[in-house]
Amino acid sequence: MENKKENFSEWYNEIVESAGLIDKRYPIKGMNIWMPYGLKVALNFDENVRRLCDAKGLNEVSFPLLITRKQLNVEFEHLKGFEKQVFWITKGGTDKLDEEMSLRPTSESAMYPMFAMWIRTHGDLPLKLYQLVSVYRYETKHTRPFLRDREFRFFEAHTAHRNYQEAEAEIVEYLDIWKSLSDILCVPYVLHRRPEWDKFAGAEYSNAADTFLPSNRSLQVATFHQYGTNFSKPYDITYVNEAGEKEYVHQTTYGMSSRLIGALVGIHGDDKGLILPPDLAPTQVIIIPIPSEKSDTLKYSMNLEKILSSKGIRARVDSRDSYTPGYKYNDWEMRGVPVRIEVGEREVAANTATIAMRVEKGKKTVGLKDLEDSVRDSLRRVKEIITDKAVKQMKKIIKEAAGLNDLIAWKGPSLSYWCGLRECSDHIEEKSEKVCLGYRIDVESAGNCVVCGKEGRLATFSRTY
RNA sequence: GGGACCGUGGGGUAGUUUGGUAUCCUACCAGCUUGGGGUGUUGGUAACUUGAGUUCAAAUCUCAACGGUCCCA
Repeated sequence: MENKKENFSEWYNEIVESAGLIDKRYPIKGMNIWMPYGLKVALNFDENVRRLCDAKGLNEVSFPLLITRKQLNVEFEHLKGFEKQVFWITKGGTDKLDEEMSLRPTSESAMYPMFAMWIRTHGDLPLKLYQLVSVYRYETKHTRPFLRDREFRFFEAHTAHRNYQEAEAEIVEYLDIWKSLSDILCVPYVLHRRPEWDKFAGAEYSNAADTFLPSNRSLQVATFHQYGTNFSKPYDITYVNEAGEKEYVHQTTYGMSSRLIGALVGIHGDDKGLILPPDLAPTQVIIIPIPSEKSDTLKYSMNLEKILSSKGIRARVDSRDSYTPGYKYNDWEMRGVPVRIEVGEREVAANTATIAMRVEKGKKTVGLKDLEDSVRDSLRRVKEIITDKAVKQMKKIIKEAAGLNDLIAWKGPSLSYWCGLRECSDHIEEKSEKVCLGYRIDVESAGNCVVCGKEGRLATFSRTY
C-alpha cells in the first residue's frame, strides 16, 4: 500500500478501492459505484442523521430528481452560483424537449415552489423538512472519490419560519445535530462564517464546519445557511400572520454530503488501511476462527457471533476456508474493522476469546462472561483513540501565523487576524495559494489584520478541496 | 482557459529508444498442502483504449478521437 504521509493522494485513491468502499472503474468521470461495504457505512451514517433529525422535529421527504428550467430560472443570484455545473436533459426518447430539465444540483428550486403552495398561515410554520438524495454537479476539474464527485449523496434540511429569530434558533438546532454526528464520525472540525463572496449563492450568511486532511487541505463537511427572505421573495413563499398581514417566511438550510466519508478515510486511515469509527463500521467485531484438529473453532466462533449479535453488536465470523488467519487479519485491518476476536483451540479449551483492537498492538484474552463488556470497552477505546488522534492531528496542522511571512511559509492552514476586506484575503491568496475560510465563530477574538493592520478577528486561511 | 505526462489480462507492471513469439507480481479457477500475522506447490483462465495511416510485419512509428494523472491561471 502507498504511504499515507509521503503520498496522501495516491494512498487515498488506492484505499477507497482496496478497502471495498467503491469501484471507480465506471466509465463516467466522477461517478463511482458504491460497493456493499462502502454503502453500508454511508447508510449507517444516514440512519444516525434520520434519528437525530427526527428528534428535532424535522420530517423526511423525497423530491423528484428533475427540475424544470422554469423552476431553476427564478431569476436571482442563486442561479448564477450553479449555472456552470448543471447537467441538462434535452431529449425525451428521440424528441427534443420543449422545456429542458436539469438534474438537481441542490433542491431549493425544486422545493420552494411547493413551499409557496403548502404555506398559507402562521399555523403552517415552522415547516421543517429534510431529504437524503443524490445530487449532480458537472465538475470539469479533476474529480476525486467522495471529495469531489459529479454524483454524490446529499443531506439537505430546509426550514421555513415566521421570522428571523426563529430561523436563527433553527441554526442553533442544526449545530446540535452536527455535534452529535461529528462525535459519531470521530471527525474534529472548526466553525467558520464564510466571507461575503464565498457564501452560498442567495444566502444571507453561511456558516460552515471545516475539517482538515493530512494533505494539509481543508474540507468543508457541513454548511448552515441563513436565507432570511432571499428565497421566499423570488419564490413568493408567504404566510398570513396573527394580525392578518401577508409576510415572507424566513428560511434556513443545512447541508452535508458523502464528502464526510472521504473525511473519515483520510483522517483515520493508516498504512494498513481504513480505520472505521465503531458507530459506523458495518462490522464492528470480526471473529476469526483458527482451524484446528483438536476442536471445532468455527462452531465456537459462530456461538460468539450469536452472543454478541443478540446484544446489538455487529459481529461476524469470517468462515472463508481458503484463507489463512494471518491473511484474514490483514484483510479486515484493511477494511478498518475496529475489533477482532481470535478463536483457536486454546480459547475453545478454556472457554475464552482473544480480543485485538485495530488501533493498538497487543491482545487480551477474556472469559466468556466478560465477553460483551470487553468488546464494548474495546469499541469505546477505539473511538476514543481515533478521536484523540484526529484532534491532535488537526491542532498540529493548523498553525497560528503572527505575520504574513509566517502565513506564507507554512503550506498548511493558518490562523491569523483578518479585517474582513477582500483585498486583504486576495493578497494572502496570491502570495500563499490559501483562501480565506472565514472568521472562526467558535472562538472570541480581536487583533490586528495580518495584511493591513486594521482591527480584525481570527480567520483561517487554507488550501481547500 | 493554458501546459506536461500517461493509456498493456480484474489490479500493478516489463517490453516502446532500435518494429518481428508480450515479462513478472497479484487476483481469479481446479487440485494437493498449510493454518496463532499476507502458507507452499502444480496446472489453468485472462491484456496491448479506439480509429485511420506507414510497413512484408505495429504494443512499439505517424495522425486523430476518447479516457486518465499532474502542474499553472
